Amino acid sequence: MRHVATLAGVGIKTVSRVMNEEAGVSEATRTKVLEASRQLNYQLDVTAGSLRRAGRRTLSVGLLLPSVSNPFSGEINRALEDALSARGIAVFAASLDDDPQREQSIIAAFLGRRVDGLVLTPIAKNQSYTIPEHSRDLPMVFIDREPVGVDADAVVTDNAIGAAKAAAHLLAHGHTKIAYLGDRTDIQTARERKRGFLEEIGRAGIPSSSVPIRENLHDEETARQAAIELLTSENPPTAIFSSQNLVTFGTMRALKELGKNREVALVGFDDFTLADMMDPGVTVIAQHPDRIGVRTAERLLARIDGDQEPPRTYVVPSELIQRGSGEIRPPA
Amino acid sequence: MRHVATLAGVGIKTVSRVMNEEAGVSEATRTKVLEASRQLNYQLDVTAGSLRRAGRRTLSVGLLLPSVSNPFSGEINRALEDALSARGIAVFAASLDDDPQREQSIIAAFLGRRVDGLVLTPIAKNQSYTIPEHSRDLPMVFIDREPVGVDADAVVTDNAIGAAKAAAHLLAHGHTKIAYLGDRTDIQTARERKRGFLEEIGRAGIPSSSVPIRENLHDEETARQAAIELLTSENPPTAIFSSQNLVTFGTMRALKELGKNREVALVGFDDFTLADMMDPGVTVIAQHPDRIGVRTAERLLARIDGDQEPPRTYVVPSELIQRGSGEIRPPA
DNA sequence: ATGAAAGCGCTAACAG
DNA sequence: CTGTTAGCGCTTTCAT
Repeated sequence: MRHVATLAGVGIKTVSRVMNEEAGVSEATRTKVLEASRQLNYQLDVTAGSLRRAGRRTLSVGLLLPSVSNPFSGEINRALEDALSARGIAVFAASLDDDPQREQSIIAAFLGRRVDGLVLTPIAKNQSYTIPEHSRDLPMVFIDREPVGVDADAVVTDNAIGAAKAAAHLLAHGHTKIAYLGDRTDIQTARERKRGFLEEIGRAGIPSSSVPIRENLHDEETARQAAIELLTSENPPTAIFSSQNLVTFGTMRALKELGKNREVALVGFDDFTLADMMDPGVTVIAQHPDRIGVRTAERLLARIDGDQEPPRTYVVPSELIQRGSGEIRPPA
Repeated sequence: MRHVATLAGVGIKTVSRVMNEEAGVSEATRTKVLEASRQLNYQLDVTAGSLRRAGRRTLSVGLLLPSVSNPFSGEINRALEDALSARGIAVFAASLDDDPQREQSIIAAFLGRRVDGLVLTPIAKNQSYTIPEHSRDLPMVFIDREPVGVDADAVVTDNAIGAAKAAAHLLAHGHTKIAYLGDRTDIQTARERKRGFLEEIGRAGIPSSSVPIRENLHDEETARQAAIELLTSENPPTAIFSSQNLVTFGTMRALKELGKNREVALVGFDDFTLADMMDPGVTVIAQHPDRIGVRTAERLLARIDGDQEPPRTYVVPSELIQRGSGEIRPPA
C-alpha cells in the first residue's frame, strides 16, 4: 500500500480510502491511485486491515457442520456462502463428526481467527456445544437446535409439524397401523419428530401404545434390521414413518428385500436425490436447507450489524412431497 | 498478549513462545504463562501473527469448487479439511457455478486474504482459470484439469482408462452396439472419457463411426431426451455408457419411462448414493474424491513447505463397480 | 479533499 | 532461558 501511495504520489490514507471505496476522494486522485495499484498488482490485505478496523471485523465467519460432505450441510453452506459473499465475508467451514472434542478445538480455532460470527449446525448426535464464556457476545446462530446456556438465535425446521403431516397423510390413506422408525433419542430433532408423529396419531383416536416404535437407529444397517423385524412380525404395520434419511434408506432396503416395497406405505423425513426414481417414488417431508441457510445468514448479518433484539427461534416450514410410497393404501 | 505477559510477569515474547509451543522456555515460566492465559481467556490471534510470520503464512488456503453443495466437491472438501486441519490450516471454500466472472472475484478475494495456497476444482464447463500473473508462485493444485498457462500440480482421475474399462465391460457382456452419452465437449474430462471409450471400442474391431454418440448434454433433461431419441430410433443401442452423473440420471429416467431399464445395459461414470437401490442397480466407474482430496492436500502441503520439484500430474485410479445394469446382456 | 502519526497483536532479529 | 525493539499492512484519529 505504501508503494502504491508513493507511485501515485499521494498519502497512504488516500490509497486506503480508494481501495475501500470510501467517499471524499476526488475523481482525479482516485484514478491516479487505481492506476498505480493496477501497475503494482496491488490487492488490499483484508486481514491486516482487520487489526484496526472498527469492531476488529475480520470479514470471516465460522461454520460448524456435521460434515462438509453431507448433502444437507452442503446446501446450508452454499446458501450461507451466497448471502455472505455479497458482503465480502468469507466462510470457514469445519466438520464435527459428532465429536465433542473436535467441536471444542474447531471453536477454539475459529476464535483464534477472530471470526465475526459463528453458525452452529449440530444436526446429529452431539450434545455439548460448550461455547467459551468469554465469547458469549459473539454473533451466533444455531441451526436445528435451541441453544443451551447461550442467548442466541436459532433456525429450525418445524420438526413436530412435519412429522404430524406425515402421520396425517398416512392416516388419510387409510392406515391405522403405522410404525415409527427413529433416530437416537438424545437428538432433540428426533424427539420432536416423534412427538409430532405420535400426537397426530393420538388425535386420530389411535392409542400410542399400539404404535410400533423403533428408536436409536443411527445408520442404514440398524434401520434395515429394525424394519425387517417389524415387517416380519406377526402383526406387521401397513405403513412406516422414518424420521431421517439413513433410516429411510435402511427401511427402503428392508422393504425391497422382503418384496413389500409396493405394499407397505413409507413416508420419510428429509428429501434426497433420486427419491422419485425409487420403486415406488418415496414420499417425504422435505426440509429446506437452502431457506434455512438464507434465514441463518440474515440473522447472523443482523447480529453482526449490531441487532440487539432478544434472540428468538425461527421456524422454516417443511413440505410434504408425494411420490408414491406414501400413497399406498393398506390391504383391504 | 501484553496482558498475559503482564499478569504472568514475563516478557511478551515469552508468551509468544509458549503459545506457539516453541522450545526454550523453562517449565516453570511455561506454567505461569499458561495459567495467566487461562485466567484471561487468552487465545492467540492467528491472523495478526501472520503479518510478521516467516513467509507471511496465514495458515489458510482457498478452495474453489463447482459448488460446495455438490457431493463430489463435498468429499474433496472434507478430505482436504482433514489433512490440513492437522497442520492448523483452515480452508475457505467457494462455489464457482461455472461462472468465469465469479471465479475471478473469488480468486481475488482469496488473494486479498493472503491464503497460503489455492486448490482449483473446475470439474465443469469453466474454461478460464486466469490466475493473475503476480501469483504464479503461490502454491496451487488443480483438480481434474491440467493447468494451462501455470506451472502447477494436478490431481486427476484416470478418465480415459475408466471409460475404457466401461467399454470393455460392456463388450465382454456381448454388446456391440454401445451408445456414448456425453457432457459438453469443451470439458477436458469429458473429452478424455470419450476418447478412452472409443479407443476401447476400436480395439474390439468396431468402427467408431457405428457408435451412436450424443454429446453436449449438460443436465438431466437434455440427457433424458437424447437417450429417448436413441432408444426409440430404428436401430437402438443395446447398451449405454453415460459420461457423468447428471447424464446417468437422465438416461435412467429415459430407460425407466420406456420400460427398458432391464433390457438395455448401462454403465455410468461417477458413483452416486443409492445407485445400488435402483432397478437394476447401476454399474458405475467410481471416482475416488476422497483419495483425490488426500493427494491434493499432500501436494499442496509439500509446495507450501517449499517443494521445488517440477510440477506433475497425479492420477487417481477409478474403479468399476458392478451392480446389475452393466451386466445386462444384449437380446439374443 | 488529503495526509501524518499512532497503534492493532503479533513475530523476527537480536540482545543479554 | 528471557526480554527489547522494530515493524508487518492496515485503519483510526486528528490535523490541515
